[in-house]
Amino acid sequence: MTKRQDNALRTRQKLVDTAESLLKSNGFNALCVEDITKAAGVAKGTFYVYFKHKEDIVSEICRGYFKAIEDKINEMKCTNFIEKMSLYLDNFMEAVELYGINICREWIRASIDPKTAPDNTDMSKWQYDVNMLKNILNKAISNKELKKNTPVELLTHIIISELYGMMTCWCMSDGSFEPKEWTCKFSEFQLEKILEDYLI
Amino acid sequence: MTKRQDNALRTRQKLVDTAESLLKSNGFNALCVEDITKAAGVAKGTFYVYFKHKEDIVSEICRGYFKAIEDKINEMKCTNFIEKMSLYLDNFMEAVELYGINICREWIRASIDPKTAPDNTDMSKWQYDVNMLKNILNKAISNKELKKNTPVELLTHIIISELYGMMTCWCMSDGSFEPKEWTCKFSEFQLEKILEDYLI
Amino acid sequence: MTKRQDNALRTRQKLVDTAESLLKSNGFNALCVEDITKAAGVAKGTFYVYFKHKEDIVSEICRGYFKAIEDKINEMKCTNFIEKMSLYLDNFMEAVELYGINICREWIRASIDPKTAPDNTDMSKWQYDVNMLKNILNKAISNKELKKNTPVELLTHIIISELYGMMTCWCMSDGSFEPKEWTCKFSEFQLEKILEDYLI
Amino acid sequence: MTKRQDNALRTRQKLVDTAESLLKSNGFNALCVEDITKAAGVAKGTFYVYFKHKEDIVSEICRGYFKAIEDKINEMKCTNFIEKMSLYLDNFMEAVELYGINICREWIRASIDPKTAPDNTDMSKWQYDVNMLKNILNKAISNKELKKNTPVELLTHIIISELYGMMTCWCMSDGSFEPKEWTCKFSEFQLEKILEDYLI
DNA sequence: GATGAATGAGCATTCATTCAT
DNA sequence: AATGAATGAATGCTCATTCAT
Repeated sequence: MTKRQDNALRTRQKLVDTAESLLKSNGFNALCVEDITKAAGVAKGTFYVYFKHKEDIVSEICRGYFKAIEDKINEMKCTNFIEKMSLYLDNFMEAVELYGINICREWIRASIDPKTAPDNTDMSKWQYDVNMLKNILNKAISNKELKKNTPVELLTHIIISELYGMMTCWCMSDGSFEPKEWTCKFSEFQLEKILEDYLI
Repeated sequence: MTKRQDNALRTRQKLVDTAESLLKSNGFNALCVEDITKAAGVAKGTFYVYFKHKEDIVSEICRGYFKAIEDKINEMKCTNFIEKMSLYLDNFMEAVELYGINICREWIRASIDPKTAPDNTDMSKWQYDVNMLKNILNKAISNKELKKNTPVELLTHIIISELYGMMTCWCMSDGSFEPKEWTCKFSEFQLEKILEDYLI
Repeated sequence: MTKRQDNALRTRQKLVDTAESLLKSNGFNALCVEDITKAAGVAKGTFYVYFKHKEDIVSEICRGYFKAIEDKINEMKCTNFIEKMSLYLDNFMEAVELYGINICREWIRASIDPKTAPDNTDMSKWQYDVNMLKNILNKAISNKELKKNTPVELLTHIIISELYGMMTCWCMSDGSFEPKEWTCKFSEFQLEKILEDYLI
Repeated sequence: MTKRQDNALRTRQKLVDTAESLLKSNGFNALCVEDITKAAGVAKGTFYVYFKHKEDIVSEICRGYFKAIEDKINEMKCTNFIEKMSLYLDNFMEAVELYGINICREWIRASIDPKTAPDNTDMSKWQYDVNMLKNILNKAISNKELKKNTPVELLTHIIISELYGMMTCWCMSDGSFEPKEWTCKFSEFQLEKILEDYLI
């Protein structure tokens, strides 16, 4: 990597970090290109050297957010299937809370906005999570942890909806609803019941 | 009621209906006062005779949306508690689907937007739903349908999150996710398991 | 006067009083027909029964303001010419201060606005004051209080400008400049010097 | 200065000049951003590149107006104190007349408007003029041109009020009142009388 | 790669005034 | 005389995006 490329990369990262910081502190209503570049100490035009649209940097930030969740989950080491699922849920929500309510709000807002959707050439986060969970369940079937007749689709949708619902409730509740706390309790008290018929 | 008052009421309703229709078809990104009044066949200023802010008409539309859900639920006649809860969930989501994905999106967007929240002097929809479900559960305890040690808070949050999660997933999935269908399946296959320990 | 006419007159006066009160307390930037009628407890349309334009009620209020000044001045009983002029100035400014800075501002604003000027079919307040002072000086010449060669025009303009200047300075100074105090001092220390050459 | 900066400066100046020209010809009631930019041949948004608020360009124009007056006064070369004061007044009013009645009106309007006042973080024009005149008088005392017991405050307020009063009368008189002419006459016939007791 | 001047579509809101009842 | 629903012109300001340098 040349020094020039290196500098460019650093400028780009500075923009992402600055935008993320602004998003965390001020929320999505107050995010504008001018503020990002000013705070990053570069010119307005520089933003468009790295991002075609303003939404792109938001996507990137949210991708970091997904990534953090994924990393958390990939770190998991466990044997028991229930324990694994439980860790999945808890870690997922821990990562969500870590990023803060403003980024979670922005993520939901962008995800439900039909205008921004077409830009996401990648699979949507929702689709991605659905697939990931399906894989986990299917693998568990292969591993003889779950019965063959396990309703994978149904369980996937129920669990993903529970997770996304916790996030939505958090964002709507002005922060008073504790998503991590309730997700943990869900894992602890309900997950086994939901899965018990299908466990081997 | 005089004829004038009657006319005024009709003008107002025309605005609400027009706005709702525009919201249903075009989504919230394309909703502007100009379009509403033009489509309603009145002058722009007339809008502000009836609504102080643009958001106010959206609130009103969403209130209609809540109301439709509530009405559905109040219509319910049933004996068995599981059946009652099941109907609650199914009716809730049926009403949601009836209104369409765009209004659901607008409702979520407005609900998670911290800027619009302060205007809602009334309890938030989320809080309202939480309370309603708590009451249903508490009444069931009084009626000896549920045990005294039923974890009301936990069950409330799990069920409400599941509902809100279904809506969020719908809005994110570009319509491919069928909220009613999955809610019904949740009622059918999982609700009993979640509640079984507490049923008398 | 019939009871109906009497009621009408009272409604009209209520509007004037309310508008004056709003003008005094909030200043001219915040004066709108809606507020006036609401505060007066009548319908918006009622305003236009009595006033063709919004400016008309302002004119009426300012006329009251002039009237108060004029009344003050007409009350004056004195012998000596210097004393008379002195009282004229002091009473003028006392009446101005009594009405408050907001009405003084509105009066200046309306008087210098070329848009509102054409409506004043009557002579302008400025012209009126100039004429009144000219009359006082001319009468003093007739009464042998002032010499025949007194430069009436010049003295009139200097004195009126001093008065109007005091008002303008008051309105510009955010209230810190005391117009009555300085007018009194002007009367006391300078008026005699200005007139001394022409006194008999 | 690079060519780009130079161009920018020229664009900015074009806006100021255009706005001033519109103000001079049409008066302040007809000044809107749209007209300014259209007449200047730039886009509406360009206005906001250089001025945060519409009032800002008006302030700038008025500042030019002050500056012209100040420059005039600073040019003065004279020996005698009376002559100096006389020149001050005459030059002041000459500069005022040069700018035209519409700008004088706008300046008074903006100066008495309590809404625009807070934005002026600088001292107000009135305060500035008061201080300038006080300095002139105090210097004259130091220079033994005026007696030590000269009532500086009083003389300052009387003279400034006379000047501002002349302007106000001009703006009210629909142009028939000649401020320069009367100011000259005031200088010629009255200034000496007002000051005579304090001259050395 | 970086700049920052220029763009211009987009939009909510205000409010004096009218007029049918 | 009184009402109040309806009007619609008027306007400041935002901000993502472009492009010549």
